[in-house]
Amino acid sequence: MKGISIKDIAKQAGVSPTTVSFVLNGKAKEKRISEQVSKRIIKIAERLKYKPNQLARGLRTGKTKTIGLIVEDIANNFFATLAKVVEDEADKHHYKVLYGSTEDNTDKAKGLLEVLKYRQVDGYIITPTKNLDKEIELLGEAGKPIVLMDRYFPHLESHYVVLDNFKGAYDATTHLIEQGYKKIAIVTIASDQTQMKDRLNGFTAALKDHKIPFNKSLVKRLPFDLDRENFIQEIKSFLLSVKDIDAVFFATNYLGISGIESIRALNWKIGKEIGVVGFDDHDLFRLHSPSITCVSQPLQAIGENIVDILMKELNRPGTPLTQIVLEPELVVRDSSKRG
Amino acid sequence: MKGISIKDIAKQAGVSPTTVSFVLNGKAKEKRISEQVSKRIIKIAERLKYKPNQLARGLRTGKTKTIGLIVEDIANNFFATLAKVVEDEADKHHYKVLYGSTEDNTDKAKGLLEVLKYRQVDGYIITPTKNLDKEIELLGEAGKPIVLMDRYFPHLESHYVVLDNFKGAYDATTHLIEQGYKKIAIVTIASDQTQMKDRLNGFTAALKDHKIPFNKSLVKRLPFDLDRENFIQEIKSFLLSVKDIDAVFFATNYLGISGIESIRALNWKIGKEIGVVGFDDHDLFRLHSPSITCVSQPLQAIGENIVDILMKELNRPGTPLTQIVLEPELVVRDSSKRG
DNA sequence: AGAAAATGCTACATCGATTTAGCCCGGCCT
DNA sequence: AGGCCGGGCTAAATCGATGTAGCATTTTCT
Repeated sequence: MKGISIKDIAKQAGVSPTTVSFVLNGKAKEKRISEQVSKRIIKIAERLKYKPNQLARGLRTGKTKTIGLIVEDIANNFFATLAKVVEDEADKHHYKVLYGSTEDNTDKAKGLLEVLKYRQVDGYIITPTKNLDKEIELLGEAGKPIVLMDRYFPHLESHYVVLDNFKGAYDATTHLIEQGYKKIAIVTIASDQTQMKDRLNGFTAALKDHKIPFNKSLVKRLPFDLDRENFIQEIKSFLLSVKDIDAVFFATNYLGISGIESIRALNWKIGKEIGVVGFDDHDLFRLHSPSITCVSQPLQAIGENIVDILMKELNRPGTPLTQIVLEPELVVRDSSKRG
Repeated sequence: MKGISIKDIAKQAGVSPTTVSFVLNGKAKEKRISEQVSKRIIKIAERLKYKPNQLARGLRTGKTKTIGLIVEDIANNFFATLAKVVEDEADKHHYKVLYGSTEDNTDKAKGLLEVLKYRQVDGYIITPTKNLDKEIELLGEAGKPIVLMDRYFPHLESHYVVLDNFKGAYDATTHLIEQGYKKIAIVTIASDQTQMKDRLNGFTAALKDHKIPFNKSLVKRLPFDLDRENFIQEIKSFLLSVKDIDAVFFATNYLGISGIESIRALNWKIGKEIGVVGFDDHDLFRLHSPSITCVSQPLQAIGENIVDILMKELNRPGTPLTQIVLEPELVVRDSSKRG
């Protein structure tokens, strides 16, 4: 029932707990413990399969070897896949991950931060919600390593790893234009956060650069917290409301999925009658008929960079600000081909 | 930087830490602390936004209010969605979740159990791998609450929440038979674990009950750890190897996805030329053309039951064995219609 | 030889919360 | 007056690991 403690080893080895601690923490040399005693202790520790109690250690050292991962929704393919990469990378450094989903709700996010804080996680990976900047700043000032992901606060000096969302949207839109689509709409989430703003800006910039007239009836901004039925309903009526629409860019993966359902409900031919580009790759996009063109994020690289930065910061706090913007890849498929 | 401790409150209130602890743990009455002092302490605690240090508390009480969630692969839609339900349900009881993916690898699973153990999680939700029974039994004997999910060990007395996999496969197969398919194959994972055995048994039982000849060339068992390319390759050659095959049942969601890709690579018409049923619902199955019939698991109910059992066990250990087998739902779509 | 330095190890305080055992004071009883 | 009781609170031990300060003992140096 009870685990093996450092005392048990000390007793068996006939030395003090201090000595055991020194040896097991590799400070034998430094603390001038004899080879003999060292070896004896190590042998006993192995025999008893000693594992330090992380709570006790954490209490004493203030390090829990745990990182907090705050995502928008762990059930979303994008975040789940990232969570896997984070888990794997963190594991390499012997860190475990406590996760939580915000549902893009600031209060939930604040609650998560609070819980993670009094659970003494060593570092944070945060997909911030609106208005979370104050809390994050405070946390940073308290000396906690933090890496933001997916989005960031422009006015806040913090590490982050994000996609070049502007480029993603710009490339997607340009691609649609080059494929001959004339009246291109965007369906996005009503949010002032960077990732959404950049995607919208990329979209409008592409139109502008190609001298395509723009007006705001081409933009549909939906609240995050609709359920699928409502997304579909809203998207359907939006698509119907734009005269001569012939292409649409969905700015998130779940919008893309609902978007496809909507278009199919309208019985429009994807590709021919309406070009479609989604965001984030997904099995569905790859295997849909027609397959769906999308802006794909380099998930593995994102996760690796995040953990890498966090580990650097954990090991020597105060490393220079690292703000990584990764390149999206436009995966061209059939949904953006007229032919 | 440092948090507020019980001592800070004690100092401000002019009482001992003991008193503060009693009050904040609701033992004021029991420990005969006066109303006056109680109120003062509570007020100060609120003002200082006191949050108990979970490490210290955990060290003393042995309770960390953390549960370990071991899944096969957190990036897999099924497990990710379940992780979300578990997160939400656990949160209601003020528990946090540490997760880990086994990749269906026993050594990884053992490693996870070990890590979670010396991190002193209070309870475990485990998707076991092969040969993990010994470890689980030991853990159980050590008095740790455990709920198995998705699969279990028949010879091991443990709580579990699983699907009626036999029925799922039986219904799926029967459905294919009733739709007029004659030569039905199954693609499954080479595994002796209950969930896979039951699915295979359900499949063969359905054939038998409907007097459909069976031989083992209809069964393809693939190793879990192939990558997608290899799954597709293997499935393609299997499908080609079965003479007159006209339907196939894929026993897991990822097999279904790879299966669809395989069939499309062969250019067979799903539904008409080859009936298809998958396991676990997925956006892809819903929106594929043709849409894919599948055996759907009640994810919300599974997650709720798991956490419910775990909480009961945490609150009063030794509750009677709870073994829940939930009903699957056959979601009939176009991939199993000849017409 | 005697002092200084090096060697090898340990006592004890500490992290923050919990919990057991029990102190002190006032009132009541006989 | 002495004993008992109960109300109101606290000292101190505890959980397990860490790390500082320091105690013996031996070796080295002059």
